[in-house]
Amino acid sequence: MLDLKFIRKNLDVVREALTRRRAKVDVDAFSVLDERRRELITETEALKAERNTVSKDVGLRKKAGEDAADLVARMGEVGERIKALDEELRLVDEQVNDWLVSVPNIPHSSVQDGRDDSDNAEVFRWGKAPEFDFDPKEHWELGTALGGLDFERGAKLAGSRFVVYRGWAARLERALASFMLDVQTTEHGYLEIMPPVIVNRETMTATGQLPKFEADLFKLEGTDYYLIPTAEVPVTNLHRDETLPEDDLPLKYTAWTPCFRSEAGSYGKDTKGLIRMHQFQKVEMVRFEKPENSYAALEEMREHAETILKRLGLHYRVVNLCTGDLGFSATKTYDLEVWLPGQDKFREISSCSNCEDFQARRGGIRFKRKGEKKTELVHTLNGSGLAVGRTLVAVLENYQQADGSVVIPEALRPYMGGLEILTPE
RNA sequence: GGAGAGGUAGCGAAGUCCGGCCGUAACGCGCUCGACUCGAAAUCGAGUUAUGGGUUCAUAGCCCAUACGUGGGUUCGAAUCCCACCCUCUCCGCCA
Repeated sequence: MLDLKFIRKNLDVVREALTRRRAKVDVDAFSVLDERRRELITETEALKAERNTVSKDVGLRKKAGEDAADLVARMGEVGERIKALDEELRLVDEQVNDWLVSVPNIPHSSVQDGRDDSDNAEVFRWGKAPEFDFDPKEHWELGTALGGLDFERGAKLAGSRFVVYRGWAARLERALASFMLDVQTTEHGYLEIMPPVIVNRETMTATGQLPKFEADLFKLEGTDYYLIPTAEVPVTNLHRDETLPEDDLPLKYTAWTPCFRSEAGSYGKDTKGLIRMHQFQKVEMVRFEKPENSYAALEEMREHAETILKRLGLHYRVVNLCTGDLGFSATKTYDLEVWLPGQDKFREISSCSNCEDFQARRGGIRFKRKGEKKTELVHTLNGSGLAVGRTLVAVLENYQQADGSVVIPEALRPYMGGLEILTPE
């Protein structure tokens, strides 16, 4: 959510930002509502001030044994008027709020204009694509042949876009998650969190999933509960409606959770394999930063995500998402795309975003500087470190051998009981 | 799920029966500043909620409004009376 006062004073900036994002929002409608809102506030507050003083007089007169019927009668009318105006204000407030929560964040100046992911800017590449003297297979072939991935039974148990991990695959998934968590907690100073993976409407609203993107979520029927699409949601909400002491910042959290996405509107995309599941696991990083530090923090967090890919020896590239591809809450996002030889392309494996104060404003996440009276909104950031299922995909495809076996990257071996290679029976 | 108790500032807690200078909210703790001290402790003094609107260059000051778990209701006036809901704690039941 953007700041009301900021929008009021910078209508052109907002209009331009929304155009860059290809977002269709009526800025003029806001001006009309905002003006009416302030008129109503001024009017009702004046009446309330009158009522407060006169009501005190009533009390004093009664105490003195005097008659106050005239004042009571007059305030009765004022009360009616206040009631009517309050009701109108409530409606206008609601409209202003509906408008505000549907407006995406303003892109950072370093984000380039563009329509969709084809306009994203490649920042750099790391490593080299492995070379094969045979035709590299896609991960579902490898994983199924090695007996680790069972898509048929996943479909039987739940439906399409669900999978069953068996044996080495289950262990490899767990190994990857442990490895990622260990790196982020012991080397990069993140505090590990295990949050609820079911949250309420308020929580989903603060991080920006609701009200606009309800269709992307799984909701538990007959309740106010939603399954989280990412740990960003519960972890960012950890400090909702809190004012943090300056010394607590920055706060750095990491969480390994299942994530649930309905994938509405992605029919026909990535129907095979692990790339696009209704349920998958992710290790997420979330940071609460002072405004002046948030962009440096974004670079640092991106590097923390990259560390995992480097240690696994996976070729990847970093892209700076263009305005049209940016998420709703983000001002700037780096995607890490890992090389998949089986698919012969780069695929997203991490997304690191700065949301500045957009989520903090929705969620009331503040901090107070030492010696200052006023509170300020923190900046929130989140990044995958990494998507675990997709990392397993990358390991399979990049470390495959001609005979269908897969070498376990060095960094994972301690987590796999020393296992060095996965071989077909 | 059943019974009971409770939700007031950063924390603890008074006020609720009997509505009215009790919300810049008693009292205690913590925190900040100052005094005392070589320094510290102790002691003494002062300060210490947030949001919205107006004014303003100002997110400085000042004025006003709102908020006593949340949402309604009664009333000239609600922390206080009435209704619904949420959460926490204790006991019981169930349970990994």
